[in-house]
Amino acid sequence: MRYSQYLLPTLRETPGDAEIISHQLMLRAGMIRKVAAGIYDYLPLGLRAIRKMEAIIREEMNRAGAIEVLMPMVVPADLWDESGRWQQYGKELLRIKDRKETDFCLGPTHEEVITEMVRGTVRSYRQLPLNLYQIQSKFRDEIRPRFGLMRGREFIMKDAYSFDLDQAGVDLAYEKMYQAYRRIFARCGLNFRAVEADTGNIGGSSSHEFMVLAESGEDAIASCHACEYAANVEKAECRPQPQVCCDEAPPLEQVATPGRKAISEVSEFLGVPASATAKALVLITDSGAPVMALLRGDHELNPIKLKNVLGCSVLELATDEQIEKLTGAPVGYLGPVGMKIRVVADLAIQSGGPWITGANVSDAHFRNTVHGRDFAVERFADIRNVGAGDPCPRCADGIMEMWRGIEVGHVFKLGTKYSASMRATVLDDQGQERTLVMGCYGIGVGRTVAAAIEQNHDDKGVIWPMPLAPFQVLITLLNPKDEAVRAAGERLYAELQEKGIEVLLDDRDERAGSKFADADLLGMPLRVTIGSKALQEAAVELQERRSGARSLLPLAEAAGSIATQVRAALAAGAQEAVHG
RNA sequence: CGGGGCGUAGCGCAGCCUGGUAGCGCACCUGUCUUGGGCACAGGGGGUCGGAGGUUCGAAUCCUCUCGCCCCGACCA
Repeated sequence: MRYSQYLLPTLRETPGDAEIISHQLMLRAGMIRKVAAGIYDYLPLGLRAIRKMEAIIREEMNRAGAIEVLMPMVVPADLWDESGRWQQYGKELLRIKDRKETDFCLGPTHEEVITEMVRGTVRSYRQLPLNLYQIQSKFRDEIRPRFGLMRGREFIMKDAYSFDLDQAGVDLAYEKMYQAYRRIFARCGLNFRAVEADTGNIGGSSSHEFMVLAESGEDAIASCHACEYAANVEKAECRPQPQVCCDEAPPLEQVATPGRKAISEVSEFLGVPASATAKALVLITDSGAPVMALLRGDHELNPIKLKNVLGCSVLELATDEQIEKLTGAPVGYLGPVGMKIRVVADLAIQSGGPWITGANVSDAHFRNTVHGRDFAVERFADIRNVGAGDPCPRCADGIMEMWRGIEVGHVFKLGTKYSASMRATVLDDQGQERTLVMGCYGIGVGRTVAAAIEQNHDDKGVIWPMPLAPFQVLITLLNPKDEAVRAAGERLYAELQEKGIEVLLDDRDERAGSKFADADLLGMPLRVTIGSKALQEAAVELQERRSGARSLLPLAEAAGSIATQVRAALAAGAQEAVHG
């Protein structure tokens, strides 16, 4: 491609509303343009990167035995009624009507459609197993789209759905997808972790998320430094500690703590560490029932764990008014002693103590609070977030490390949630009707490209990993009006294309400085600079974007040498995928 | 949906408080010049100041209402 004839509007200045680096660089490098909140144009360069990503996904999905299909983006409400999600899904589902006033939605995910497809086409166990995937634009009317392609409302997703006769079948399908995902992200040159995840509202049993490690990541993940254990903090377990309390604790004692409400104030005032205190939070479940969660002062509540313990789907912090009405105690001095509402306490409360707790009256706390003796707990459970330095729940001496991650992929065992409600069945070898067991597997295509930029850039611009680079090579003609320069550039351009290398030829009549700045910004892995000086020696200059390393190549050998380097870089990614 | 902020040329912004000719930088067009890290000079095009009402002789500026967008909190690829 000739730059002078391409549509590649680079921006010198950073658009004001772009927060994270990948968003800024994608705008500046002319890859995307915002059309509305969370809705983007993919300009030619951005589309090329997206297509690279899609090609890798297709190869690996096909290798794993999945089959590509394409489902409609506009989905009739009837299907969503069948699964019950027309009611459940909430405002994220963009609902529309056609001219006959029939309800439709823009598909945010396609379990219903694929289940309908399969139940209408698959009758026998002999047609199984089946894994169908598509790469398609989805629409979710997110409350708060942000970060460019990282969290758009319209976004390109690869979604796959597996169908099996039984649990063993879906276990195998899941394992295949898990391995395919490892290969996909490894081939992209990404530093990622596969972590155990909460299954959330979609339901189902096992679930792993594929997280690209990045400071800007919206998810917190925990991993063991010693063993393989890694999980989203939403899910990461805390190892129960041995009981260390409290045979000899002195009796409960009320102490004055005037105006000290926050844990930090109380612990400072009483001269004890926050870990010697217990904090009480009041929450309201979806049925309107109040519950007190009791945690060590320096620990954080994990609302998802608590939801799972309580078996509810909504859990909200009570307002100050609600708290005082429900407990009769002032906010800031809450404690479990004599509490009327049910108390669920974290395991750390069970193993430790005695505790400093609120006295349920203004300006006072209790010392030496011991569970069982001074207060009752309905249930002890793991309801807190793991923290850095906590012991690993799986191995003997591991300790947990914390990371930020961008969720680029998610694999799920769905079970029969959709196949049962939508009656997707086949006959087994006994002639018995069996409900299909499903799995679903998603990859955010645009998000993965954005994540790759988060992980591969410097202060000048993008540094593309070879497998995702929109062009593998950029040739910069320093002075395109110089006949010798132009001739050499055209020759190399033609030779490289002949060898199947993707080349962008910067033939613009611009100053060298502008072209170099754009070259850094665009970030193609290999850059060839052709200027009159080196040409006098019949040489061109090759520069590697990532390292900045430069070398002179004889013009006659340049194409061969560059093509070899491109192939080596691509092969290295694939190699990584096999062993990674 | 709550809280905060912003809408002025393609992009980044000033002007608004204290009403009176709509401005700056970059980008764009023409010419001369220049060409190894965003060159110089000269000339030029482009804005119903998000929209609608109102106040006023006069509104980008003051008031009301709207729409859009961004940032901080609960969902997800």
